[in-house]
Amino acid sequence: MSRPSQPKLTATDHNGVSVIQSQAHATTSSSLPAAIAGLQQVPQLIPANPSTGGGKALAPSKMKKPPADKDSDEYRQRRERNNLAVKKSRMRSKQKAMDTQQRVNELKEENERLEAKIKLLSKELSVLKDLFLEHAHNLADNVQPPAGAEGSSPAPNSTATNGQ
Amino acid sequence: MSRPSQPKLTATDHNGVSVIQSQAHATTSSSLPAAIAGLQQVPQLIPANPSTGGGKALAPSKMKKPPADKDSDEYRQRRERNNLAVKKSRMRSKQKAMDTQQRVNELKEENERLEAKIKLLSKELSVLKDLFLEHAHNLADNVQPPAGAEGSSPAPNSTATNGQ
DNA sequence: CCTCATTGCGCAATCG
DNA sequence: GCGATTGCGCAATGAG
Repeated sequence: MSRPSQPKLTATDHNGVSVIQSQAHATTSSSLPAAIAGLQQVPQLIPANPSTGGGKALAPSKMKKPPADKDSDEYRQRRERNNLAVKKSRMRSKQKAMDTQQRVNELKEENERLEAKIKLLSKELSVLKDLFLEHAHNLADNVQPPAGAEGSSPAPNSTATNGQ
Repeated sequence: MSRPSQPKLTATDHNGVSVIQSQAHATTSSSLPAAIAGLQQVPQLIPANPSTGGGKALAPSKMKKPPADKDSDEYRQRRERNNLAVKKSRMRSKQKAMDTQQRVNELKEENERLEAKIKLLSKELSVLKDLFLEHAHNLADNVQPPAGAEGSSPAPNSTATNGQ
């Protein structure tokens, strides 16, 4: 008995009176064992009565539910409460959906921010590396610089220095 | 003028009453043997249809709709079609919600990835900068070193840092 | 005017 | 037993 939720027999019994429409469409599949014979639903047939008359022995309380009298005051009260709960639940659900959507937007923004930062850092890194290389070359070229040159003309060698 | 719908009433609004209609469509069974009483009491109030204000003129089509006979075959057909559409719409809605949720997860992952990368790059940068500083200090200290060594500043530093 | 899509709502069955 | 969820159908409304 896992969870056979919603018995696919559309006994739509909403609104005021009961609407019994046996409709279980499914677009392209609807094979139900037509062995349902004594399918009774609305007709209230409360088997013996437990405590109200004198009998005794409370059965395992496994009996069919009385078709909830729609006139009952109890019923209306329960219905109203449920309607309220449903409303609340749906409101929450929608709110959650919106929040999630907003979260997506926020994350997307953050994402862009991060990517920009990465780009910046990468560029900085690249520049520093180039500087490094350049310097190394200078050292190599001027291992023995001819004394008498403060200008120390830099090596005209500085092409292609970008890598990523 | 956004969405003036629903009459806003805590009572059973539409569908004041419903009739038992054993729609022997073509699906399940449930041949209600129940003695279907003539529970038919649909408030039929078809206004004359004098709308335009005068006494004649063509129909500005502003009159109340006939309470859609639930018995009508046309009606049932329309209802079924709508039910199908509703189902479809809701399915899509749910799917969309799930997709959005997943998008959030993906974005979160991506963000983590990006942040990690930023961390790495920052570290690399920091190392390089330190190297530079160190070198600068060496230079400063040996502004005038007794020329006689080409390795003025060894700095065998080899903090390998590679970027993926 | 019609068809399909959306949306708010109530009902009932379950779940926790 | 009770509120929260969920699937479903209905009707009003929106959009094409």
